[in-house]
Amino acid sequence: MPSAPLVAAAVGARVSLRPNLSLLADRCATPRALARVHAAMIVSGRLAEDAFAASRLLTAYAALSPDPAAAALALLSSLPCAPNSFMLNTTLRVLASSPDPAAAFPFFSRLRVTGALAPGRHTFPFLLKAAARLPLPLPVTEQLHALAVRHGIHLDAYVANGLVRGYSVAGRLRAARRVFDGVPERNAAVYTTMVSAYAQNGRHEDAMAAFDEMVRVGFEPGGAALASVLSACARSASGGLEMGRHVHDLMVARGMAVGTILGTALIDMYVKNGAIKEAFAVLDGLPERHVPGAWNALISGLAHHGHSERALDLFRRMQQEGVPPNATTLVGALSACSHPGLLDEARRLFRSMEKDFGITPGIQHYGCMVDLLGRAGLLSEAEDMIRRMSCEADTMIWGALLTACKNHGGIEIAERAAVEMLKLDPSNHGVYVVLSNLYAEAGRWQDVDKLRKEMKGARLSKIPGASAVDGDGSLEQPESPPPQGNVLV
DNA sequence: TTAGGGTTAG
Repeated sequence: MPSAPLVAAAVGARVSLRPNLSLLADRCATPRALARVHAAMIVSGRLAEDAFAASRLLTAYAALSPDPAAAALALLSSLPCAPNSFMLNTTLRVLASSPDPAAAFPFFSRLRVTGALAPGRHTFPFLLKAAARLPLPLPVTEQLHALAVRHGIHLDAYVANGLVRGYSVAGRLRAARRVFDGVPERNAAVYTTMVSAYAQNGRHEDAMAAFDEMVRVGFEPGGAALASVLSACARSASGGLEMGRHVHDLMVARGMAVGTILGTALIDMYVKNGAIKEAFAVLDGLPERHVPGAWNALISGLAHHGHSERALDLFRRMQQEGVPPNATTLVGALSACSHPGLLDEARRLFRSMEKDFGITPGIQHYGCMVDLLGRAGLLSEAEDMIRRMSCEADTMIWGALLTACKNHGGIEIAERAAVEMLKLDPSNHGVYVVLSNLYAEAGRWQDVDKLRKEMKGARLSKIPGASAVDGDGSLEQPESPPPQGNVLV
């Protein structure tokens, strides 16, 4: 907010500033410059009489402030007149993309109750964006869907786009698809969201088909659609390389700049499909080679394919070229060691992480080490490593140790790993199976029997074999998340 | 004259 001296300074500039204030607000590069324009708007009376100028000010404040949500709300409450729907919707947008998207809902409820805002087709996209960013997106998305139907705007392409996104992040692909199919006039946004909704839910062939349709009906795919479809091509069981090449050709034909994100997506697509030469060619052709992203995709992809030496060579080349490795690079390099069991090389890398690269090991780095130690039969060392980790252990890492115990017959360590796994996931009956087999192999039949009784006590032996796969092969969550109450009043 | 989409490596 403008200070008294700024207001005083603005009074002097009153006449000359008046015509261009809203344009000036757009061009301000610093909050201080903006506060000066704001002050001028106050003294000229422009803020009170011109909703357009006030709106530009709000957008400019949100863009410049380190806390856009607070800035937008502060400006709203300081206004001399009632804010218009543009400003309120803009504030909703700011809240929806803030670190606390849930704040959009009490704000919206207040506006509805007081009648300050009639929700329209610019309101729902922001509310749905906030809903999609909640830990449990489904209940609010459903409530907003119902509300949009009541307002008769659920078929608007941007509203539908928000619904598709909300259902997709909630894992409700069929609902997302139904909304998408019902949109009479689709736009590039809703196509893009559909492509990424597939890609992100493991429906790679569907993502490729949606992309194909998007291009066929004449929409220009942007970076997000391209990155999503390339990700699908990288993971698809069949036809991924062909489609990926086609996408790459399309990018070249349209003269699109291949930056880090698309370059990384292309490399990932090629290397995951075994087209290693082409993956290297993309990396070598990238203009921005000093960022680790694209290197990481290639290193990890090579490691994934069992080309450990090439992955480690590339890791060394990266350092020679002065590209700083990050945490992901080290996951790739360590997993390259993992496949052929290069324990010494991995130990050296692990030690150098903090010392040479300033990277604190995370769960995935520890995971690689535990895997390597476990496969070498160094079970105690693996257990020590898990217990001394700076980060929280998960069931994956204890599971790696348990598997190693299974292969090397370490019953006592297996028992401790099982206890830790069951603490984290009491319903994991695979733990009992592994432990039971270990006891049986050692001829400890009393322990096998005891374990069986424990399983019965925990009702683990009679878990029904429910399937989460629908008739059409789509994966859906079998149950709704717990009710969360109506956040829309 | 002001607003709406989406993304890569592990």
